[in-house]
Amino acid sequence: MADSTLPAFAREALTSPKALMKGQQTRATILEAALALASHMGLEGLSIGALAEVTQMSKSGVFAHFGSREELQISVVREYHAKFEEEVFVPAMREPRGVPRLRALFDLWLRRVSVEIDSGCIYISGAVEFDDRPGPVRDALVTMVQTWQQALERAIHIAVEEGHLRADTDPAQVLFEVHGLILALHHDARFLRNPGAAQRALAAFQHVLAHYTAKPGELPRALRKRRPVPLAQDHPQE
Amino acid sequence: MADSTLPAFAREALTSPKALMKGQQTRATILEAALALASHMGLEGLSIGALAEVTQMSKSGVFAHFGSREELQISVVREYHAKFEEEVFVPAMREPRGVPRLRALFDLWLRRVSVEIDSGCIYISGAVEFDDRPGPVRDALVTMVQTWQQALERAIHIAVEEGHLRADTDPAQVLFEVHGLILALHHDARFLRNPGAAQRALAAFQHVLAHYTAKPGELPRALRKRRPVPLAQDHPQE
DNA sequence: TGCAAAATAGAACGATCGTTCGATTTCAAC
DNA sequence: GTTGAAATCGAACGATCGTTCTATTTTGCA
Repeated sequence: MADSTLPAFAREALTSPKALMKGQQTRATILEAALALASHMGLEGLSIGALAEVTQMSKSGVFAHFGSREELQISVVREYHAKFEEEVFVPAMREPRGVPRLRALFDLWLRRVSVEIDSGCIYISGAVEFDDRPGPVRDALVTMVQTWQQALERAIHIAVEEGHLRADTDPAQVLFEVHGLILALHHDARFLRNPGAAQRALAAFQHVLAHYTAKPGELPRALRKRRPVPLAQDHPQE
Repeated sequence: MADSTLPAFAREALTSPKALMKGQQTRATILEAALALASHMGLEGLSIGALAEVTQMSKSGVFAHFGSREELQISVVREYHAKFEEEVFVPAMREPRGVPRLRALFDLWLRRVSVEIDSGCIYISGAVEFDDRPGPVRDALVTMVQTWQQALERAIHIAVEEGHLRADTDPAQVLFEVHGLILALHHDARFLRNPGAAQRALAAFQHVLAHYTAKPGELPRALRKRRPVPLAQDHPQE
């Protein structure tokens, strides 16, 4: 009752007596379309008019679900984050601690950034779009990227604890180098349309692991356990 | 005389009897402002109205110098390319062939991307903005990025020829890895405002060089010759 | 100094943007 | 089926965008 002054978009998670089924459903539809659109045009290129066209709704109909364009952008970021977590983080956490899990994280991440067709990485495009643009969208973006990076850094730290990587390894430094590989992959695959980018990223990942591996001369078991990753000759675009 | 049908912007380089001094001068002023503006807002955020405000001119006055927004964007890309070549490529080419030159290229590149205040890298932001947007702006961007990457790859190839890097080194692979470091630097410094990014990039560059160095056990002379690079504790933004 | 050309200004255009508001349709519970 | 709320529409708003057109000013050379 006290919530009746709130706009619809703010009540989504509440257990209101009257179920908000239809609204939630179309909201999800819109969000899905928005995610696809933002992946192509960027978060700044996301327009309510185009979104209305795609979803066959009126502009005001779309608008009502979010209350503002900014809130729509934030919702898209959150939606991307949820999908990313579900498709990259969760499956990788089922792998054994240490380098195997780290490799799984990288493989799934790589796949998400380069191989999947529709969805360019909103973390990457958003970082460039909002590096000079303060506001709640940027804040949301930073928070989610940091969350993901912290998860990765934790996985690297575990790999050190497990003895898979040298004891003096700085997880943040490894994170930096591995992140760079994903960024280079995104750049070469999506922008330059270079078909060999994914293989280069995988090879480079091997090099990074090798550099931080305990005995430089011989490869420890963790590094040999190369799961067969059927990365069909990558077709970066289209 | 046959050129009199061309708009002003197309005649710039011609040796017309009447000198176009004033026009060229203001055009340069506009371009400078456009470069600064595009560095902050991106090439897509570049608006003629804002440009007119900054340069204290009328919109149509600004417009007349380029004929279209697209042509303005391309001019900005070209201008950035010229500045980049002048500030990164040319000085580095004065260094001795091989790893010293390669290191100079990386150092200057790093400085341009992270330390300099106003100017975010248009190559990087443009790559993200135009990876899904065909057209002449994207074409110009791709051409210039490829030109720069080819120059870098050539420098790497020379380092192999000089025996500074292992004979079986794939220059394109090294390029990929080094490029990733710059992208990670740009991301961490500009977006995450992480103050340690430049040092991480430098350390990672060392790791890449070490990986491709002839004798893994001992460092060859080329790697020890570390020029004093006074990279004042980096302040990524502002 | 005068003259033609170049450079710039000013106003207006159609389009698109995010947003607001009131009317209307659709829905879910009684 | 009725009813009240939720969902959606349609039209309009002010703002900004790139662009066009016509004056007006400024410039460079005779």
